[in-house]
Amino acid sequence: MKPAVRANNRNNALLESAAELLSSRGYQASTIREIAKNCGMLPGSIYYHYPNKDALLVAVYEEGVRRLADRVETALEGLEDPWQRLERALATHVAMIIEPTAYASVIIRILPDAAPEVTSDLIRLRDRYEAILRALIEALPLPPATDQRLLRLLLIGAANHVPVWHRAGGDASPEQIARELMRMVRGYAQLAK
Amino acid sequence: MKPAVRANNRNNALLESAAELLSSRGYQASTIREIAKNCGMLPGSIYYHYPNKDALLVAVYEEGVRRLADRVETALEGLEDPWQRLERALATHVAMIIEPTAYASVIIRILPDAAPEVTSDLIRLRDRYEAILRALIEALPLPPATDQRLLRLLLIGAANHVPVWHRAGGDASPEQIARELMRMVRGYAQLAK
DNA sequence: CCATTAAACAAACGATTGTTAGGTTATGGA
DNA sequence: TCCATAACCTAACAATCGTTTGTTTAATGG
Repeated sequence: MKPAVRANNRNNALLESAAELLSSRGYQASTIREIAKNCGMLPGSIYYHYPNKDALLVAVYEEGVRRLADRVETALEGLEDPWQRLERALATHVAMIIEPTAYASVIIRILPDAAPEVTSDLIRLRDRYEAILRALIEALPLPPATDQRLLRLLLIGAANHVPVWHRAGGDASPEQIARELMRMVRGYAQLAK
Repeated sequence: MKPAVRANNRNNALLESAAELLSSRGYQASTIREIAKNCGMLPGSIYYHYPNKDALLVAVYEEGVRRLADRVETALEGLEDPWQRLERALATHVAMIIEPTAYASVIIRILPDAAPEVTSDLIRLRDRYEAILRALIEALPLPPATDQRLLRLLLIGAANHVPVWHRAGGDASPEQIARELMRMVRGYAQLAK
């Protein structure tokens, strides 16, 4: 047997470093050199782990979706009421994307068209996560006439915009924000009757 | 008297070219060379009109805010009902930011921290426009307990996210989107009592 | 019609970009 | 203990970036 992965492999530190810079500066502004320096590597070393910068972005995206989905689904365990489930999911979602160094922020901040070569991969990953939110909304007892797609997209837009205005410290908590979002949804449901 | 501005001045074409590229590709991905080529100039010529790339971005931002504010205020003329006024404003806002080559898209797409040297200028310009929306929300007969700031920010988030998912053609119209947004606001108001 | 100069062109500058090729180290199975 | 190789370093490459400098064109007030 040959050693597949060694103990001192720093691929994880590399991913973390990339996520940190990508989430705070975007794709183009995050240089390979800075990502390397940020985790104590040299620029060339990155290319042992990933064939190019695009692939590194995809890897971060992938890990981000995995963590987002994991934490949301864990947070939903034991909850039955569809309203409570959506609220809890939104609170978890918001909590993750306002952490400055989070993988999740990368998915929110970096649009798929930032790296044209892998746009379709990024869209696919994004959709995989949004499917969770779609299922949560579908589970709500909404009037049949409701445009669920529009509701979902507006909700995601409102939630994903939080990192732009949210100030760490005295600002509204993820739970508060989720509650206000749910007020909108409930009100929406009432009026759509 | 000396000639201040000549008839064949192409500063306007330059701004238009910059707005087009900035709105569709972002700040870093829009190069001086492409902006120049897009309006039939040479790269160096841009520096006669603006001292650097940052200043060009600020100029586009400025023009974008001016056009957004103008069209929204024109659309509101004659409308008295605060609910109708907000809905009309949102419809106009959405209509402008889904035009692919619009100045308005630049303000939505390019975050102020994209150009660190002029971040405060961009924030100032953005705030100048958002003050209009704030006034429209303040004019609503909402329950006193309403967190107007949060409502405004969630609303802006939902609206500004539209260009990300909106497909030209068969998708929802700006008027439809504005109506759905207003449903949320009205529902929100009811439940906040 | 002339002199001024706004507005552009032409051509390069140094810096930075993503990337690569070849050499070095040290880990872990045998 | 040994050695294949995972994991990284070193040093450079060509391409592209924003920007500058000097020159040319043509519009305009007098």
